[in-house]
Parts: sequence; C-alpha cells; structure tokens
Amino acid sequence: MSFTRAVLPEHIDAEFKVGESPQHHRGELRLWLRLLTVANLIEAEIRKRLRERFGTTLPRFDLMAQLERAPEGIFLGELSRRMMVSNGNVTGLVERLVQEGLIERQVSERDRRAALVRLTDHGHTVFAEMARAHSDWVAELLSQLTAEEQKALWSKLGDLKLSVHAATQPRAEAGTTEEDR
Amino acid sequence: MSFTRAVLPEHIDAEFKVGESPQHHRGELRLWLRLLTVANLIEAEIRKRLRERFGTTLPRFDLMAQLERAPEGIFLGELSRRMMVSNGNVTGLVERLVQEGLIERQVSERDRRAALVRLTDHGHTVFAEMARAHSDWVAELLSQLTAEEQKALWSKLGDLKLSVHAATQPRAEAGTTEEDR
DNA sequence: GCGAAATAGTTTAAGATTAAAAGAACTCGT
DNA sequence: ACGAGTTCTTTTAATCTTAAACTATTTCGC
Repeated sequence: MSFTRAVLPEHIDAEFKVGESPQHHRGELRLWLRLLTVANLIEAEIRKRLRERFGTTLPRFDLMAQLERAPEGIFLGELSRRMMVSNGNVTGLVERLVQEGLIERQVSERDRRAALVRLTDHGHTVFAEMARAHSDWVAELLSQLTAEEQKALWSKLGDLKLSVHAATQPRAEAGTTEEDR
Repeated sequence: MSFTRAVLPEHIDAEFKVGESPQHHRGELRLWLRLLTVANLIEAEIRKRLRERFGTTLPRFDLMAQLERAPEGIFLGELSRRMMVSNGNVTGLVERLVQEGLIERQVSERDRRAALVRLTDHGHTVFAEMARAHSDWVAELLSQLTAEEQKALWSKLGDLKLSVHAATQPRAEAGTTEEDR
C-alpha cells in the first residue's frame, strides 16, 4: 500500500502552476495551462527527434514545409506571414538554409526589393524524408486517441480558435472564410 | 454570390501547412497543427500584452508564478524541472529578475552548490497585479466557450497528454500518480 | 517627373533557449 | 579520510525570436 504514492512524485509539469488568481477564472486558466503543456510536450519531443535524427530544427523544418507546398517559390514576406513569425526571423532562417543548400533565393526582376525562395532539388529530397518521419512521430504521439477522439478534439480546438480570433480581431463580422482545411 | 469567397482569402495560419505526408497520418497531423496554432495564437497574445502593459516577458512571468506558490523559495533545479526548461535557461532568467529586484537568490548553507530563489516583497506586489491581468486575458480569449465546452476540452487534452506520455516515457506502467490538479 | 508614402527586406540589440562541457560541492564506500 | 561518482549550477556556442530602426525600391498623387 505505502509505495503507490511514494515511488514517483514526479510529473511536476508546467501545469503545476495553476492557481494564480484567487478564485476568478480558474477553469479558463486550467484549460490554458493544460493546452500549453500538451503543446509544449509534443513540440519538445519533435524538436528533439528532428535534431537527433536529422540535425535540424523545427523552424527550419516548418520553413521547408511551407516551401514544399509552393513549387513556384514564396516571397519572404509571405513566408513570414504564413509562419507567423517576424520578417527578421525569416531572413536569418533563410540565410542558414541557403547555406546548407536546401533552399535558394532569387531576387525578383519586377521588384528588386523582393526575393523568392524555393526548395532546391536536394532540399526536396531531404524534406521528403523528414516529412515522412515527422508524420510518423506525430501519429505515434497521438496514437492513444481513437480517430473519433481526434476528430472531436480537433473540432473543439476549432471552437477555441474562433474564440481567440473573436477576442483579438475586433473586425470582420461576416463569413470568416476559414482557410483551414 | 460571387464575393462571399473572394473578399478575404486571409486567415493563412500555420495550419495552412498540413498535407506533408501523402495520405498516411493526415488526421493526426491536422490535429497537431491546429493544437499548435491555437496555443501559439494565445501565447502570442499574452506575450504581447505582458510586454505592452508590464514590460515583461512570458518566461519571467512563468518563473514568478512558480515562485508565488512557494513562499519558502525554490531551488534552481526544481524550478528548471517545473518550468520544463534547461538549467542554463533558468540561470539567465533568474539573473535578470534579480537585477530587476523582483526576486532574490540565497545560497543554501547546508549545500553551497544550491541556491534558493524567492519573490521579494516588491516581486509579490508586482506579480499580483500581473496575475490578475493575465487571468482576465485568458478568460477573455476563451470567453466564447461555455463552461461545459471548456471542461470537455480540458478532459480531452488530458487524454492527449496521457497519449504523449505513453509514447515518450517507456517506463512506469504502474499508477502514474498524475500530479495534475 | 517629383517627392511623399508605402512596401520588402535587412540589421541591430536584447532576450530566450538548448545541449554540452566545465566547475564546485556533496555523498558514500571502504 | 580518500577518491569515485553524483548533483547543483554556470558557462559556452549556436540558434531562434522579436521590436525597432534602417535601406532600398516601388507606387501614387499631382
């Protein structure tokens, strides 16, 4: 009886941090903390595996993932928007990926401020391999959920996403055209 | 009819990135992408507000939140574990917060390697104000969900958390003692 | 055409983050 | 006590990140 509780008091997550506010919005905080914790847990695992098996990082992988869907190339600004990171950030990432020969930059003829980036052939090859592994990893991490549970969770997260958008973007009350797939 | 679709093709999220893998684990990827996107959306908004209104950052806030629950102080290692970040990271954060007079370090007498950190009086005061605002912000961002929806989402995220743990921690098949509240 | 304003990217300064190596102090067996 | 091994923390080198300032270029009003 005794050691059930004593053996591993571990599992002291970030979630352990709840309770800031006296009583007010406890449920919301708890939900947010858990969401954050789970996302971090998965992200950390994926980062670790990307580093160990491919010697790369999540931001680089994400950038390449964006490029893969746009064979004709993407301008840096558009890339920045899609990745939801700053322009300066993209500048640096692109620099390193060009260095590694995975992507290439090409200044636009019609607008010499703008530059298009796209995967090189080598980049395509490398990314294909990484994407396969990445996909498998995610599936592995979520494997305890049934397809139905996944679907339900996905749907509820959609509601949450709408709630966040509603609270952060005062505008656009019309049909939001969720480009979501 | 025509402009319903044309007006705002916006909302090009990180979620726009799905579809890496040909067919394999599409559902899982989609779920993970949405989870990540939502978490990032909320986190970005909170970071922004913390910076704008309090001139601070999320990691500093998180660190203080941990300390607030431990009036007697916490050792750096324990802090690192609870925040789920590296030791070196904590070293730097603590440095800056000490600099700002919000927390204090105290080398342990019994073990001169270890140092206890705790909030200063000023730190307590400042944190209380930030925590209240933070709590309100989170509640605001989640406000479109009913209490029931929140609860359901929280529960499903718990299942997901278990799934991730199962896939990342090969050990401990016994009662996992989820220190979760 | 001209100059103002807008746009695309880069640079800069500061911070956050990690893994790996190093330093310092403690524990324990003998 | 002695030294091996462990533990707590810091340091280091690299990357990622952002906001703000800056450069170069384009667009637009007139």
